[in-house]
Amino acid sequence: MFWHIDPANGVAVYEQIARQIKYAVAEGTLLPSELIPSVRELARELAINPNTVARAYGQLQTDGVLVSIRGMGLAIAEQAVRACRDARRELLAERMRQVVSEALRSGLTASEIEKLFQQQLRKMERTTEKGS
Amino acid sequence: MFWHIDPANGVAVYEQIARQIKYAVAEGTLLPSELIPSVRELARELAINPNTVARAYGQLQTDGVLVSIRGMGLAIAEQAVRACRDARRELLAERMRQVVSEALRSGLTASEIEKLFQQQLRKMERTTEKGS
Amino acid sequence: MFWHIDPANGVAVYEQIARQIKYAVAEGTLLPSELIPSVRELARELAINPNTVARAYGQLQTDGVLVSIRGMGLAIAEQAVRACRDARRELLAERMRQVVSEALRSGLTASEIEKLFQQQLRKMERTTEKGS
Amino acid sequence: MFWHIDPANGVAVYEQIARQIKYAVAEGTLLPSELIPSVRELARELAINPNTVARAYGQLQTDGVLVSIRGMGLAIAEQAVRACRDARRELLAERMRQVVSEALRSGLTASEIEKLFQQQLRKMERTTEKGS
DNA sequence: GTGGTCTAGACCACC
DNA sequence: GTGGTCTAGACCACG
Repeated sequence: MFWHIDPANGVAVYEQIARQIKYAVAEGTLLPSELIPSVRELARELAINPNTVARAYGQLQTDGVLVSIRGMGLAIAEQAVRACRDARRELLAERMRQVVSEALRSGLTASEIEKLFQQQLRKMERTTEKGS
Repeated sequence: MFWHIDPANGVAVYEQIARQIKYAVAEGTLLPSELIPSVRELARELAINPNTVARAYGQLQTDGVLVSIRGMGLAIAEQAVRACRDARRELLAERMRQVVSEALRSGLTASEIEKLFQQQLRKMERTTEKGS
Repeated sequence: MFWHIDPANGVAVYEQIARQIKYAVAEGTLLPSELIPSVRELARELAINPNTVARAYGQLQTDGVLVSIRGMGLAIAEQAVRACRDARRELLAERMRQVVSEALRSGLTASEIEKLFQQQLRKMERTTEKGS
Repeated sequence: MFWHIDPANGVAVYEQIARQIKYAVAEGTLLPSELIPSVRELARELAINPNTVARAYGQLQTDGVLVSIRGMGLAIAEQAVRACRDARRELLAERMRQVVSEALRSGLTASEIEKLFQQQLRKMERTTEKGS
């Protein structure tokens, strides 16, 4: 596992874990019926409390992404890929709509908004290229 | 005042107040040197705790949007329009960067992101045209 | 609040709390937009850990039964009644189907199952009459 | 052996094994003094841990369903049929009481509960007729 | 070894 | 005062 957690990110740690697993499932990095790292193992690796990992895993179970196999661990659910892919796209669209809504309410025109967005996109592209 | 506060919105109430005042200044709905409602008056009108209004006004003072006029109350600062316009733009840019960051981390390409954003922009444009 | 929690019940304490609140909403004992007891208050009253109450409340939030109002507490969601009523009925039906399935697989006939169920129903009716 | 084990079922694997053997005895599929598969054999066949099978067999011995025959293995006890039939009935009755208890606590009347149960019974009857 | 639950106590932002 | 999050450590059933 190669994940990066930022505890001072604003987003809750357990939420960061859950999101990254969902993304990994959507991308195919994690495959259905595959066992994920145990609560204790991932907690050790990320140097955080096992309870926090357990909370992330718990949320993923209620979301239907993980299934518990008694005494064995947690595995990616069979129907998780579809759900994660749809959820990812819908989640992003929703957040974009929020931003657009706020921009429109603040008096910007559509073309101004689009231009501003493209600027940020170019900027982020460059930084992540360097970063990775 | 014709604002709408949603206490179950996730965004802090005092933050909602501050933003709406900033937007109003940026748009010209509120003009420089104009007096805004007193803490007690606005609190009564919005049916919220006066502390919360005071906190919003306090933040706006440190942001240079409001100035205190002794014995009169709080007024829009002279240089507030410029500041609000810039702040608005920077705030939106920041939120766009967050969305872009999340989209990139989830494995979408820049062109996919741009396309998705434009879809949402078109959608919002239509709904607000109808709405207004 | 007049609830009864049995820590040695097999069912998790947080689950017992969540269920009882759902039932109370379904019955109309708790009404929409009404504030429920705070985490700390209910924990004190039931003599359990606040975290356990918080967990129950958290689950109810993801189920859409409760909404958080910042700094004020948690309130029954507007659309909770409908959801709880449907959920209650569906949950019971599901558990009945499980029992019926097990009974059929074990070789009993439909009429034997029905007779057995009615016996238990009569028995429980009497004990709860005494109990209450 | 033609059993089906679901490790992600909620019910413990050893419990699933024990129940299925009890049902088989109650139905007459397994006859008294008949030898059952060895721990290792059944574990291999079901692709599960031998410890789990051993645990199921151990429980069945304390329940008096199985008896150990030195050098031969485990066999169905002579008096097992009677016991299994009673146990099956009592187990079902217990689960029915749980469902009834929950239904009563949720505010339904006895006649509503009975009606709901009969609906589910009819439904399950039809599906199992088709299924088998 | 695995996850699931509970307790205890801490810090934070918000009202 | 409120909920939300995190840490630390315990016990349980299960494989």
